[in-house]
Amino acid sequence: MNLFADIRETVLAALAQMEAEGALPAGLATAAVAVEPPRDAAHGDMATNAAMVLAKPAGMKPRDIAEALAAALVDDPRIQSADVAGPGFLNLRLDPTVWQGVVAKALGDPSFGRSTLGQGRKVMVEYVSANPTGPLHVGHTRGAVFGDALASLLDYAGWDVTREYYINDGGAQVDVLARSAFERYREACGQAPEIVEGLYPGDYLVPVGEAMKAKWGDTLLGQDEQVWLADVREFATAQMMDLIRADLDALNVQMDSFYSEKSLYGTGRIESAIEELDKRGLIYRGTLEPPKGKVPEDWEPREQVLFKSTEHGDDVDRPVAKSDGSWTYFAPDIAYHYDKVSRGFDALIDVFGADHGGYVKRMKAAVSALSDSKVPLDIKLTQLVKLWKNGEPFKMSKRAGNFVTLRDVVDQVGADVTRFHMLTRKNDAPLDFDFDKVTEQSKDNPVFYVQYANARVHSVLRKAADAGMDISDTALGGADLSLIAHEAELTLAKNIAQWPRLIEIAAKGNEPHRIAFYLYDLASDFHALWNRGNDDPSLRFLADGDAEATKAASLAKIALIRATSVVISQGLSILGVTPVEEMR
RNA sequence: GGUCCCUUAGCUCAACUGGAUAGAGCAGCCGACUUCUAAUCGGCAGGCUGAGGGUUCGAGUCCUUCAGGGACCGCCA
Repeated sequence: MNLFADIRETVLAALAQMEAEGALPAGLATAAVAVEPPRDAAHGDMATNAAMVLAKPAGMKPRDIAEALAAALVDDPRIQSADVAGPGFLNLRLDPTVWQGVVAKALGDPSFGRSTLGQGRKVMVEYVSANPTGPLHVGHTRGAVFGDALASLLDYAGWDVTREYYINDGGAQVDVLARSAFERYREACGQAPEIVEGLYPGDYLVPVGEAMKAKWGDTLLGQDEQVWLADVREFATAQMMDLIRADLDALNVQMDSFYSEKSLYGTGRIESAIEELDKRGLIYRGTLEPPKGKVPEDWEPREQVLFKSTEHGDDVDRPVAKSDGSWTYFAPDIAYHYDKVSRGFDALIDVFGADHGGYVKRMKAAVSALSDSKVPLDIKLTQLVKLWKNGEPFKMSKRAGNFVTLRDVVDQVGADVTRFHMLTRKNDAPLDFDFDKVTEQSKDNPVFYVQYANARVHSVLRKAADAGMDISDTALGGADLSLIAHEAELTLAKNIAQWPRLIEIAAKGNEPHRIAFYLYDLASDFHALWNRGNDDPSLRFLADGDAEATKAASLAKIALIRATSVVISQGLSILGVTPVEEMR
């Protein structure tokens, strides 16, 4: 369905024909032959590097190959011209009927843009996975938006996607949560809370304390920690997960499943994952060297159980058990990823915050070892979000318990704006989030700019309907698209033709931000065409007059902009943004 | 000290994974509203892609050295 892939097939067929005729040596490797849009549109619609790639192995001059290939390609009715240029590029210009056909396809084929790239293979995207110790903050928000859009993108590209949240409910931090909640419980019971250094001070635990009082009355007061810790931990963790689920809901993020770290303990699953590594000779007892340069003051050599991650690309071996014999956080992570592999996923993706960059190599090493290098793990890091308000940086202090939450952001600017804006930077670049600018209704704001393009299309559709035109899908499907012939109109159609290709590029690189950039570009082409109608009445989408020819022209133009709207809607939906039909 | 990420126009960022003369948007200057929403558009100007070396037909992109910024670096997750 990707037009560029289609033409590439045509190029390869022509090359095969040339080989058969002896114009080229047989058996050339064609993997590097590409058909791409040229950087400069003046060069044509598509360009192929075939001649340059093949020149050396064929022992021929690139221009000679290119000219022979050009002669073969112009026989194809879709190819209007093929010109050799530069060092041996072959520039192709396609017949307008090709672009008109794209418009028809975008209107009539519900799977336009969808790709079969994934071939139904199973991929898991693990994202957010924030500790269940408090509400989600802006950093989590970026990971949530990125992971969610990536999952939708992969789904659109033909993967069988599972979205999962890993709940870190097994470590020491949930004990801290329990103790913090207990102080709020004492507070609810009329005692003065003692929120000492190291406990979570946030107000969000106040309702948890009250709920505890409702559940237990004052029976826990004065009791030893051993008595209540496990129960309170479970209760508070569940409360926090309710909070987090509600936060995700507010952002329109829907997980397929939540996976509990705690569920791995006491079941032998951590042990068996480590056992798997041991079977491969990757577990040993040893002592690590101290980190160089930086000398921790309390450092002393201790023997630990280590994973020989260096065998799978890591820089140093990593401990899976502490010197006292208990597991490190890494051990359940290994077990969890072993579980992912066991569940039959063909590919894994983890979305982490940039502060977890240090775990990338060891996690990849673990998955590589446990899947015998069969299951690729891609780890995407999302960089920091810098908040701005009134032109000044908005400071966050997690320590003091006042940090900007996901809820703060969504309540102020809305889920759609938040999501789109979070995707206007690639994941590994820092992102500025300015509360004033993201809600601005002007072309300076990409969210608005794209939404406005879609709204303008629907404005025309409403006007056309008011004028008595039939603009149903069937009517538009019957439009005479050969009337879309002006260069400015074809530019828009050509950009629509990029959509299926863009999906594949974005999906291959796990880069949903490309969709946001593309939509901005498509909206720009649309706005440009709209304004051309001011100077040139023949380019107005909805022309005055009752003549049959006038009506037919309008119908064709409306088909074009309707197709634009279809692509914008699909793109926004992948990003998780609602396409609006009116700006009011 | 080590590992990873980053450095592109005055500013914020792209560049389709190695392609042709490196592109947008802000900011600056000039221009377009009896209109399907000017909430928009057109034009001008702006560059030694942090610095050096290498790989090849061809490098912002790959390898290497260096400089600057950020994240992380056993017994927290």
